[in-house]
Amino acid sequence: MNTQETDKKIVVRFAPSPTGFLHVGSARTALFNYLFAKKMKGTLVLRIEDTDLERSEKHFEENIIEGLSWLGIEYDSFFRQSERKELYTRHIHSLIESGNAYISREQAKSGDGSEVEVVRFKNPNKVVTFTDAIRREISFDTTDLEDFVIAKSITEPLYHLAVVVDDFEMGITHVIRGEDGISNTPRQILIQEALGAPRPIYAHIPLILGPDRSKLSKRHGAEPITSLRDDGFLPEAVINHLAFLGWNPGDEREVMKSDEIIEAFELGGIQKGGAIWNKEKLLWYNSEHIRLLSSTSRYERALPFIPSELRNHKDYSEEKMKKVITVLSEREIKKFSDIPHLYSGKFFSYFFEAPEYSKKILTFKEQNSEHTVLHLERVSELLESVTTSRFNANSVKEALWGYATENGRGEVLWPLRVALTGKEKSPDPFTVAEIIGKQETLKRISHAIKIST
RNA sequence: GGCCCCAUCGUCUAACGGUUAGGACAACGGGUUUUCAAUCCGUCAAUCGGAGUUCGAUUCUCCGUGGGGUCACCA
Repeated sequence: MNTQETDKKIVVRFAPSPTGFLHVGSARTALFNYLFAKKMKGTLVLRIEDTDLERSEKHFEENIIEGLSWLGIEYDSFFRQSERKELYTRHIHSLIESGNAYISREQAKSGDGSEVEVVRFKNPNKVVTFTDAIRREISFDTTDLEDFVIAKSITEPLYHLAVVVDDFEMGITHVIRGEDGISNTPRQILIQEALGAPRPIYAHIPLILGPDRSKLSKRHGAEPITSLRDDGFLPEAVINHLAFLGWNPGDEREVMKSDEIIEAFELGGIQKGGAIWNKEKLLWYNSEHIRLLSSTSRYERALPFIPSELRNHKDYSEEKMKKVITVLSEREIKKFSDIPHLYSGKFFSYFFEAPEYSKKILTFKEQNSEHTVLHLERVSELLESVTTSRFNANSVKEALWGYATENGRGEVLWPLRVALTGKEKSPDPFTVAEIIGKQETLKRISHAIKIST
């Protein structure tokens, strides 16, 4: 941007109405405000727009706050419009006094034939032109807006009035909101001018669309952001994906952490067209971010998803589970909710208890069972020589590699792997051996020998 | 329908007048591997259409077309 703006303190706001959950669309609006505030070292205001008490619900407000907190979107101040009624009333009065608004007695819209007094804005009927930071100049002829209603009564402000008053009072410098706010802008500018309020810089970000390019539905993406949390997604992955829906750092980076995104963020870099919500790519971001974690924090983050049945298993330990999660996250896990599913499907139960399998799958390809027994016996001997204290994947591999190479890796390693896991598809036997330990490894091998002879 | 916004592979996007139109996700194929996964390599795949401006348009202008938003005493 330019130098004029850099010495002015940036103030932005995220202003949801508590009439719905925080979903991916509103979360992204919040995110862009947050990124911009952080980047510019400004402040972010959270403003709950609950002037319509009928439609506002407390649990939606709670969900919004909860969602933001989970995502790590911190704000510097918090307001509720329902608690600022007197302020709006004061401005409604002054607009009436200045001749910019008037009380109008008319038929109630409810259609019950009753009469009400609403406050209408005296429309100057002119062309309003404003510059959008993401688009170019946008102009509207406000004549077709007529004298729109700004308050249901002197004490009951409506959206446009409340927004303009608050943006003014809070010193909002940039209004970053969804594209659906574009057509609201001329009305708000008209009110601003009547109030003598400065005009903020507008940035209307494109909407997130459903798979058919229509508005987001409950079916696709409109579910609360907290359900992504409950589904085992990492907030940093959600942030990464949301930011990249309509924005990119201008280089080849794709997987980025919050602070890197902030560092690279620019309003002007935001795309103009709407983007389709793509959970497939979120899954990819998520698995990438899981891999970025240390084994300890990966375990800590996964903890809520580990079934209590597993946690109470006699062979469960934190140390062991850390390794299991690391192995799984390098393989089939894309989100933590996969863990309970894989567990109940017995995909990795062999880490905790001896597997059951038919002796048929123990032999490699066309080999006969005598060879299998021979190899398992030799493998067992070789493993005996590895001390318990250094019984890890590397030394196990070292101990067996020469023998396996001489006698055919498949012929030696396949039966070992099946003896340990009972599965035709699994991680390599060295890793499994380390996780279950020397004693259990030898026990499983001798069991395999027993059922093969 | 009026007004407004938008338009590059299926999807997210890069290229701010000159590139064999690049990358990522997905899909597919191959290498590696005891299996599966991972990983590596590769393949498929796009500038909505038509006029202009220009030596030269993805890029600038106009007109179509398509999609979206908005038209409340909701926000």
